[in-house]
Amino acid sequence: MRGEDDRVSVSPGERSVRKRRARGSISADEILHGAYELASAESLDSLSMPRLAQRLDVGVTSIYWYFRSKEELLDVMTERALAEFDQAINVPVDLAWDEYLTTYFTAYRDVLRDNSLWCDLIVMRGSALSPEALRVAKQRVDVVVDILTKAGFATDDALRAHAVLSVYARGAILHYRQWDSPDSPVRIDAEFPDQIDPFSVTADEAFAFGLQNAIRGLRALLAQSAKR
Amino acid sequence: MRGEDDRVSVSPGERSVRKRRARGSISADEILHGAYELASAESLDSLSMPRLAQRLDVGVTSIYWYFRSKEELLDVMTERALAEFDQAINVPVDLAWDEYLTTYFTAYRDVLRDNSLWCDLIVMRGSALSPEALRVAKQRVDVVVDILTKAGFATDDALRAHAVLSVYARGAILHYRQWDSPDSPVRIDAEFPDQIDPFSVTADEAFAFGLQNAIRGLRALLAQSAKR
DNA sequence: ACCTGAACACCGTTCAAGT
DNA sequence: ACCTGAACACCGTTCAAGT
Repeated sequence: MRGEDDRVSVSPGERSVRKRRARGSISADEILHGAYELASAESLDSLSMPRLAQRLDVGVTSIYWYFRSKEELLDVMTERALAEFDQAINVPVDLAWDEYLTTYFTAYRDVLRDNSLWCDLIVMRGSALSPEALRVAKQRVDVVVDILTKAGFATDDALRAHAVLSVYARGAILHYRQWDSPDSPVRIDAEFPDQIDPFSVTADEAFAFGLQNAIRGLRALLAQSAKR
Repeated sequence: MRGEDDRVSVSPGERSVRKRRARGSISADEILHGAYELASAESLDSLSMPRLAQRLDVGVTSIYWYFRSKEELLDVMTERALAEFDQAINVPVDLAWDEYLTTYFTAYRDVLRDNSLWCDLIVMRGSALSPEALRVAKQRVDVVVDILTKAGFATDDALRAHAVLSVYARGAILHYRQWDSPDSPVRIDAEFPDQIDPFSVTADEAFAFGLQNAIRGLRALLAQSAKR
């Protein structure tokens, strides 16, 4: 329990004696940066307006000059997370379509599984995206769709394939959070030897199986439509 | 904004004059029932210990005699939700394996999509399951696995197929919550006519496509292993 | 225009009582 | 054994000031 000392506590001698800050001494960027750092170092759950203000050495209410609400602050944090996430996944575009999908969505899952802040902001939270963030998201989709259509898929099928695989990847992340994460609250200890343990499938195995299965399905779809 | 009046407000004349309740007048069941009703009528978010106590006409702290924490209360609520959810899905077992999977997982998604309390408790929240709840869950899986193995799948593949489809369904629900729900916070208004709109795929279409695609993949897998 | 403390209406939880 | 109010340590947000 050491290290839990960063509460709001003020040592008895020096009573909260922060000087009033100058007029231009805070900025939206600075607040965003501080919030992101705090959530990064601890967790999104532990990001609160008072804790953030304390960290920035600012009055709590000052934050509200730059962000109408915590919600709005989180929205902007999500934009940053999305941009960083976007950069974290880079897949060579010269792969065959099935290899591309495998690489892309495996990275998609791994990255979000291993960065809990990105996961909290992007996967768990539905936030209002700015036109700019929307543009980036659409561009990503376009790359995948492009590769699939060039491989012979109809545009609609390519779009749906992307939607399906990203939904699947996010589902896998959600599942991981709840069952397979090292700090998951869920513990399974009961044993019923006469029944098959449906949780014996580890997350990695299961994810890879599902991804390959979906790609097998797409391959069959491609073969079907090629025949006609 | 009418109907927002069920705050903790007490009319000025009659100051909170609740009589002290008798010794055996509360029970864990009663609390669970009240909590479930409150969350059902409003939302899980709006379930708080003070609001629940008020509804049950009980001192807030009395709840803590029966439940160590709100977390524990939510765990028990989840058990109830799981049991009800289990009953809400009944699929005839005499279907062909692919029809069975389609029916089962479509129902799985529809039911959780349309009951936000079940969704909050079962999908969004990772909770510690009792041995009993675990038994029920495993039994469900067993039925699916049984049908698949009888159709010729290896036990491991059957297990993985189940895991994959339930992960996919939960991913679809998560996606629905964030993008397609009528009361979703996310609004897309920006238009880029030169790009394909990756969100034009409605949730229902996309889900059905993914489900059928996965089944197509499984069919191909079955054909492969039958050859050997 | 920007920064602030006090105040408000909430939380979940503990603790020392009451009966 | 069971029920309780007061109290604690937090939240997010508003408002009427200060500079």
